[in-house]
Amino acid sequence: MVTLAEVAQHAGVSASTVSYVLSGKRSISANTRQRVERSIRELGYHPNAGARALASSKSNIIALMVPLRTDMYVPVMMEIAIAVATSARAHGYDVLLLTGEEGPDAVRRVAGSGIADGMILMDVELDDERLPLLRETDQPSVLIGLPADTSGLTCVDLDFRATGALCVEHLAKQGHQDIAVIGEAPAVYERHTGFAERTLEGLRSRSRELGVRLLHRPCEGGYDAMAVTLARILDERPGTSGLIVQNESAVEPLLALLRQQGRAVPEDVSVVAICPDQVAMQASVRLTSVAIPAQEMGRHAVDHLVAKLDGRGSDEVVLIAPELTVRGSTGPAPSRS
Amino acid sequence: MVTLAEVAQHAGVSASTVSYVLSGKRSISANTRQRVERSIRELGYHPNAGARALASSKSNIIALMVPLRTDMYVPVMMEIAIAVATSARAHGYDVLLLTGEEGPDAVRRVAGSGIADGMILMDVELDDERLPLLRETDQPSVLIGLPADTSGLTCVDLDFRATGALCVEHLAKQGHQDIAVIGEAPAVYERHTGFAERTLEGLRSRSRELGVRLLHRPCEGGYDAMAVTLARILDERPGTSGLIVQNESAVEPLLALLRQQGRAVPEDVSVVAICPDQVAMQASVRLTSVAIPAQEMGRHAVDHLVAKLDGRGSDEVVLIAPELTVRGSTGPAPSRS
DNA sequence: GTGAAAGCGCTAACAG
DNA sequence: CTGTTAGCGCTTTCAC
Repeated sequence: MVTLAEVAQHAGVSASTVSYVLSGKRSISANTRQRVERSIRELGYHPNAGARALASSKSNIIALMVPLRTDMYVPVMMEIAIAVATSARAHGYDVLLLTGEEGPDAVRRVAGSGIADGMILMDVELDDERLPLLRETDQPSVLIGLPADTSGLTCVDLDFRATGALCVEHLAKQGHQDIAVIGEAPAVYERHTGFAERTLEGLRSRSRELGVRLLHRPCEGGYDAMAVTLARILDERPGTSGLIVQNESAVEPLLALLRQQGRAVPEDVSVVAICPDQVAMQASVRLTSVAIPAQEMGRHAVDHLVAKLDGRGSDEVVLIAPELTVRGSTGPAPSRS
Repeated sequence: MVTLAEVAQHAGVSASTVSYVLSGKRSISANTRQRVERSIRELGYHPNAGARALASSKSNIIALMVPLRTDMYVPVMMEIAIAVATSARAHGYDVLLLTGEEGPDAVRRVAGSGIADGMILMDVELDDERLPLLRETDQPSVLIGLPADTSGLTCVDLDFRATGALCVEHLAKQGHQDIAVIGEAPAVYERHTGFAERTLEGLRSRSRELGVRLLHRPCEGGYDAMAVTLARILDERPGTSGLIVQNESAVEPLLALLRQQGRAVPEDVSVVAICPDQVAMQASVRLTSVAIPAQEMGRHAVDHLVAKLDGRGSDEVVLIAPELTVRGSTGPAPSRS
C-alpha cells in the first residue's frame, strides 16, 4: 500500500505539501504541484479512507436507508437508490446501503460511529419511528417522503396531493363523472405511508371541488386481486368511466381484465396511471400517466444533503410538481345511456 | 462524541482493556467486563469507524457493484442487493453501494483506498473488463454471475445451463415436440451476459438430446415487442406447443396475447417461465417456473466473501441447482391434428 | 510557498 | 488478567 509519506519522499516534498495538493486548501507553486501529481500517478497512490476520516472527521460517505419490504414498487426504489449513488459520486461521496432491518438503531449506529457524514431515508412513514432520533442527533439528513411532522427536517418528495388532483382534473375535464381509484395494497395504507394518503387527499378534495364522484379501493396487485377489486368497483358504480391506478403491479392485470370484458380503452373507460414512465410506456396500452420522478428525487435528496454538509442548505420541504403525460388511455367520457 | 478513552476513564480501566472487551480478543474478568459494558451503555459509546479502520486495516465494509443499466429485471437486482446488505450486517459488515458508472476505476479506487475489505460484483459479463484488475489487486472478491474464464475467481450463480435443460425436459416429458424460447432483450445477448448464453446452451443441448425442436427469439419485452415476437414464432413454427420465457417484462404481455388469440394455457400451449417466484405467482396464470433464487445468491456471495476475509474460503464456482415448480401453466401437449 | 509536528481514536504488540 | 505505548495515514495548526 502506497502512503502519502511515500509520495512526498518520491516527489521530494513534505507530507503536508502533498496533502495540500490533494485538498487544494492552500496555494502550491505550479512546479511543486506537477511533481507531486506525477508521483501520485506513478506510484498509483490512493488516500487511505480510514486515515482521512479519522484526521478530518469526515468520511465522505452518505448512508442510504432503504426499506426491507418489497410490497412497494421495487424498481422505483432501485432507481432512486442508483440515482442517489450516482449523484453522490458526482459530489465525491460514496453511499452506504442500510436496510430497514436495523430500524432506528441504524440511525444511532451511523451517527455514533461517524461512518457516514449524513443520511438519506427512503420510504418514510407518516409517523416514522426514526424521526425522533434523527432530530436528537446532529446527523444531517434528508428524507425521501413526507412524514406528518416535518419540523426541523428536510424532505424531498413528489407532490402527491397535486398528483391526485391532477389525475381527477384530467378525467373531469374529459367529462368523466364517476371515477374509481385502484390504490396501493391495504398494508401500505395501514402503515400510513405518506404518499398514499396524500394522493388520496388530492384525489378527494379535487373531486369534491369539481363535483365528480370518487370511489377508492386499495388493491393488493396481481391478477386475482385486481379481478376482485374491479368487479367490486363496477358492481358498486356501474357508471364508472374513469380509472386511476396507483399500483404498478395492478396495471397490466387491469388492462387484461378490461380487454377480456370487452371494455375498450379509452372508448368505454379511461385509465390514468401514477407510475414510472417506463411502466406507462411498456404497458399493453400506452397509458396516460403522472410519472414518479425517481431519478429527480434521488438527485434532489443528495443535492440537499451535500448542501447541508457544506454548511449551506436549510431545513425545507421540496415538493416536486407532478407532470401528467397524455397518452392513449384517456379520452372523452362515453355519453350516458 | 464519546471516545474509547472516556469510557476507559469512566470505568476506571485502561483504554486497551476497553478495546479488548469490545473485540473479545483476550479474556477479561467478569467484574471488569461489566463495569466497562456499563460505562459504554451509560455514555452511549460507539467506536469510531475511521479510527478503527486505520488502526486495524479493516473497514468492515463490503463494496457491492450493481449495474447502472436497467434493461435487466430490476427487482431481482434489488432483491440480491438487499440480501447482500442483510447478510453482510449479520456478519458485522456494512455495504457500500457502487454503481457500474465508474466501471473498472471503482475497483481501483476501492482497493486503493482501503475503504472496503472486499467486493461483490453483480451482473458480470462473460468477458468483463473489471476482471483483470480484480486478479491484479489482492482485494478479495466474489462475483455474482459467471465470466468466461473463472480461474482465480470465486463466483456464485444459478446454474443456468441446468435451468435451460430443466425447462426443456419438463416440456418434452409432457409430449411437446416444438418448443420456442422467448429470450431476453437482444442487447443482453450482444453484451454476452453469461446467464443468457448459458441458459441457451442448456436449452439447446438438452433439446438435441431429447429430439425436440427448439426455436429461440430474443424479445425486448413489453406488449408490442412480444406481439411481434410471438407472431413470428407461430408463423415459423405453427405447431409450437411449448413456450419458455426468460424475460420478466414479456411474461404478462405474452399471457394477454395468448388469451386474446384464443389459445388456452395450458390446454393449447404450455408456458414455462424463468423468473422470480413472485412473478410466477402473481401472473394472470399461475406459471410453472424455475425460480431465480435472488436471496440465496446474495447470501452465498456474502458468506463466501466473509470466509475469504477470514482467511478461510477458496476460489471456487458455486452453481445453485435450479428448481422447477409445476403450477398451472403447463400440461400435456395437445394431440397433433 | 513550504515544512515540522501534533494529534484524530483505535488496535495490538509488549511488559508485567 | 490488565496497563503502557507505539503507531495506523492523514489533516492541520504553527512556524518560517
